[in-house]
Amino acid sequence: MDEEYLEAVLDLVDAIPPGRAMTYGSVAEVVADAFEARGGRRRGGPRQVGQVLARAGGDVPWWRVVAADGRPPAHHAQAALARWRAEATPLGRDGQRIALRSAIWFPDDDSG
DNA sequence: ACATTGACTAATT
DNA sequence: TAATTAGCCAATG
Repeated sequence: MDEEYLEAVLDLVDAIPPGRAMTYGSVAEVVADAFEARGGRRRGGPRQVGQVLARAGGDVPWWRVVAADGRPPAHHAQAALARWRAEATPLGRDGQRIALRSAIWFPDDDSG
């Protein structure tokens, strides 16, 4: 993984507003799309996004990136829950996963 | 080149 | 909602 890719992912994750979230797949798609638009080949995928966040440590709001079903990474479920509660992120009925219907965010989404 | 693994996703049952 | 299956991209040995 090049630094270009790392930076692209981290920049995007950094741009997610508090109380909102993106899925791994969405992040991967936006980043890959950007690389393609720049004339390069599409790079990365959902798992690569996970790898990047894992390496990034606490330097990014990783709790705003969740799986497609709204669950946090299993290893940091408790920490993620705490963050969500602190940011008033809309949660599902069981309070264990994000309510993507209302919390999902995309670049240029100014609603919020 | 092949197999394994990983903070994944979509379709099927 | 949960379990299975197949697909995906990149790193590692």
